[in-house]
Amino acid sequence: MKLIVGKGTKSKRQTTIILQIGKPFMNLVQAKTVANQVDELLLERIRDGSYLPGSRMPSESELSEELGVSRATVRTALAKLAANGLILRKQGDGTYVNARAGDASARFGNLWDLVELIEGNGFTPSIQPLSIERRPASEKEIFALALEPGDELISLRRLFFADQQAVILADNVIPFSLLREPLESIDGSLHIRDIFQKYFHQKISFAITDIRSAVLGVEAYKHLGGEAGRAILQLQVSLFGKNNLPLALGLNDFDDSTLRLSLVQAWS
Amino acid sequence: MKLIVGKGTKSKRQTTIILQIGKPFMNLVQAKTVANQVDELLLERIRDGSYLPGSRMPSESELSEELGVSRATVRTALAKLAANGLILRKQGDGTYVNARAGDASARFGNLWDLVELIEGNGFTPSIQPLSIERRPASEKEIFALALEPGDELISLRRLFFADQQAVILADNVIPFSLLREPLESIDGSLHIRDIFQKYFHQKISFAITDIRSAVLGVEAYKHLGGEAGRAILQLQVSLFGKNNLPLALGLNDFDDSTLRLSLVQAWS
DNA sequence: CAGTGGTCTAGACCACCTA
DNA sequence: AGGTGGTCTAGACCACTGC
Repeated sequence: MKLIVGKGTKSKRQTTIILQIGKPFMNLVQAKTVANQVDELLLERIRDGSYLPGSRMPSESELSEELGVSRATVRTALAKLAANGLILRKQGDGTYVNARAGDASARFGNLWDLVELIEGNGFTPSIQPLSIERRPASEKEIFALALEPGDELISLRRLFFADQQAVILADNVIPFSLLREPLESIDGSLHIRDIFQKYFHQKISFAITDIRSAVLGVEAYKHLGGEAGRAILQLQVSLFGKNNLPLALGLNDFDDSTLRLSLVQAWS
Repeated sequence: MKLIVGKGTKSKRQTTIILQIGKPFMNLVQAKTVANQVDELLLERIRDGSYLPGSRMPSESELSEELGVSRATVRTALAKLAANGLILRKQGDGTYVNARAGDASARFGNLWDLVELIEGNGFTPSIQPLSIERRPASEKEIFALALEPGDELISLRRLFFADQQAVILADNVIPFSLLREPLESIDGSLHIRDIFQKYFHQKISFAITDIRSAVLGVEAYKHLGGEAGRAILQLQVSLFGKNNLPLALGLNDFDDSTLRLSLVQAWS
């Protein structure tokens, strides 16, 4: 791909960007905003070495002119990169490529996304459904999900693999009353987001994740193997829909001897 | 404080906000941007119940008009609140107060800030310095801090309290060569950010935090007490300065039986 | 269909850093 | 002193939601 980065010529808009900002048909393809396109372009330039690690990137004004978008749009894209720790911005100085960008495995705002977590560690993720069962809710679950005594749950147990290694044992419980499709039709290998969309007709609005330490239990040991009785991480997730309605609980036993949970954070 | 929220009258700018946006003397006080002032005002209204949990907040245009700032500025403030999970925004609908806001103990981008973590759990934090010593770097530390064999470190050990309960045992190691003030003058009860500023003349640029599980060791048990041999969280922090220079390592033994590490995350 | 949040623009002034 | 990122404005059009 040829990019015109020089400053002299007036020939802008030569990059692959800005080709589909036309307002119609935006929802056909993956609805890319201009800022997102800029973000992806810059990400690609960082990854392929056009912008070297530790080096200073072009200024906001330069990028704005080169790409033919407003500076505000450039800033939106840069803000996203900075939030993920990929670049460092210094007022009065410039924007630098963070040489440690690859050291983190997780991005903020994606702690619940186990697939991305595994990818961030450099493995190929896959999901193996273990069981889907219907059972009464425990007292704790009744409280956490705002249910009535006697209400039932769907318990979806799954095993996440990093390459061929089992790394996360996940148990999601969802009120049975929310189910909108036959229980048997559920495809347990889907992303939890898609499961909620397809079978529950619900959109997840936000999540609260508790990170705890625990000792590997008997059940988890069967699937995760390794040294018995060792310490593991437990990600306790609560998923909520609109109006703060509790949708589901997730209990994820996380083998942190294989998988790292690490985050880059810009200093405020 | 009297706030004019009504829509009929043209009397805006009645709130305490927008009183110090005058451009000079901004650096004397805590340099508050207009967006930050809006952010704080909205936060206060959420906290004091002016905006009830779960209810819909005024629209961006209404806030913009009421406060006499541009919609973009309002959006900046709202974005910050949304990032911290305090509000939920729905296109075509409105902005809602997240009733679960208080459920999280940590804010994104502040995982390294142990003081804030303790505050987020509803305790009063305090720091007790244990020891400051100078010693040779281990092989691992030489690698992680980009040192030469034989280089020395400063090891700063501290104990963090939540009210009267010891909850975090922290060990920070910093290359001795970075020290710019007498070793004896270091005040170990300061925030790590201030320690770097005062005694090392360095500004921390970003941090990478690894979250791991571990078994409570003998040394940590002495300080944290509780059940021996139980699982704890370990926050392994690497601090970096400008130019990706490694500044320090932190090893924080985190008693998650007292302190919760929980995060709110908006669904993307 | 009216109103909401989401996106984008063009221009301005500022604080800050480095030379 | 010149350039950088940080902030703010006023206006515009869009996609989406709920009535």
